[in-house]
Amino acid sequence: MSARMTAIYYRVAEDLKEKIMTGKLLPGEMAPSESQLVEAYGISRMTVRQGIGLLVDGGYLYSVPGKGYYVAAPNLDKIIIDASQDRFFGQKMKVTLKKVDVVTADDTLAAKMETRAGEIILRMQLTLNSREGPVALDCRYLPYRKGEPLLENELQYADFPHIAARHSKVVLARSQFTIGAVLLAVEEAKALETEPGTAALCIEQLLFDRGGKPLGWSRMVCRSDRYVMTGVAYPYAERV
Amino acid sequence: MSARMTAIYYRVAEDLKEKIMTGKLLPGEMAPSESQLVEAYGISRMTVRQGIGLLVDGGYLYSVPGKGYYVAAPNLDKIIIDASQDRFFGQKMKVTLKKVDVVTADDTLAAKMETRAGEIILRMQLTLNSREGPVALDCRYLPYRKGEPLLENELQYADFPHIAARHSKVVLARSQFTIGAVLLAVEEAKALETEPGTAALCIEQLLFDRGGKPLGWSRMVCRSDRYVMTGVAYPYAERV
DNA sequence: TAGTGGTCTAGACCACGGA
DNA sequence: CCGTGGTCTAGACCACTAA
Repeated sequence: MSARMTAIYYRVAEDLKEKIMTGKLLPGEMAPSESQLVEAYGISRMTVRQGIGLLVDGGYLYSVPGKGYYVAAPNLDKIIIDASQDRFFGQKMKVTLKKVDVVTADDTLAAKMETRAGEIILRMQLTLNSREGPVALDCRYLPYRKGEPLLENELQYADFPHIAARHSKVVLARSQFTIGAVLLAVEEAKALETEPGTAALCIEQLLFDRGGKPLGWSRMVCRSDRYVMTGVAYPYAERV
Repeated sequence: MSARMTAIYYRVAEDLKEKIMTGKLLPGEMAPSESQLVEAYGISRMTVRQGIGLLVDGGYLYSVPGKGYYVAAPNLDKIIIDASQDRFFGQKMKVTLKKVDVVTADDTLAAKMETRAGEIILRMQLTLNSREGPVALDCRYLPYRKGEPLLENELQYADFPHIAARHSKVVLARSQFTIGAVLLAVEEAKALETEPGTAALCIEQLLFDRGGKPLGWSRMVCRSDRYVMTGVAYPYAERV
């Protein structure tokens, strides 16, 4: 956070973190109390608290009012996948807009968008390419709004959440992903220059506004020989 | 974080968050300065800073020293997948330990574990079942340590990171996931009670210690008709 | 009762940015 | 120059926990 790492509170946090990371303080054990640290460093309590706050936020410590601070057990339960559009889940990819049209929603599409079957939906079809060739087909759906032409430029270069947010003139609140495996259909395989029946990743993304209403849906199929998703899990939020 | 939501700093944060969420403060705009909030609420600067700190940590605001606080643009780039073992990526699953044995590492396994081919590796094979039947096969590998019998009880109920950490007597630092799509092999399909050539999710997990050394590797194949991974992306870390 | 963390105050000095 | 946020102080009162 701070550019200068020379702050005293920062030093307090580093020292405590070091004790935790080297096993001098084990999960479940009590960390030094605030007053002990005030004493040890010869600084004021608020400064000590600022340092401890970094470790609490980072998941290293948790506090029990009336008792003290305890060392938290590391946990690797949350996988984080970097889905920045320009890097396409960690890899550089060239995005090409193939087609924009409108379709009438069938039952499944209507269910996803929480609208009625027969509703008019805007559809965008994109291809993602790496140097080796086509990697994925992405099909994105937005509610159709007449009199609001979308700029193809934007469609091609902005990521889906941004397009959907601008299209609906709202702020996005949440995005939900579903990741599965499918066999490529004939047309999909053709577009991806491979054989039908090849295994592919299928990544669906549903966008919601603050009211929990769906703003857009996308379905992407990826040649699994050219692309795998990667994610990491860290026990701590690195802040110190 | 705090049990009582009646703290003044908490109120400051809530009020600012409300302004951001309702569009009264737009991304890129400058938030009220600390001194303005001191004035407006009639409280001291440190209390104001505590409130603002919640929003900064939550990703609502960022500070530019010498200038002020700005409203951050919401970003949905980080997908979070809850991989708690007992819920198996969000779904309840019965885990059965099928076999524990030792194998000699072939080239690919040796590469994953960063050891030499021919090295002895401990292998655990598990099956995951839902009410509908078998869902996934999980094969886990740990470096073999003689004289350290693993308790089958633990193997069955503890999650892989915990087993690996205890086995190697270290603290885990990181876990890396690779998610792809594969076609089920004959034996896999048989164990999963389906046909060879069915599409399946393949989730690999590599565990590292603090020195970046691999501590364990697992490969799981999941019937995609019975299981899909789900993840969410939130623009903000909810703290207020 | 003594110790803990949670909240809050009213100051202070600093580095940085912009007019 | 003044306003901004970043750091730090030396107190205070509170609710809670444990002995």
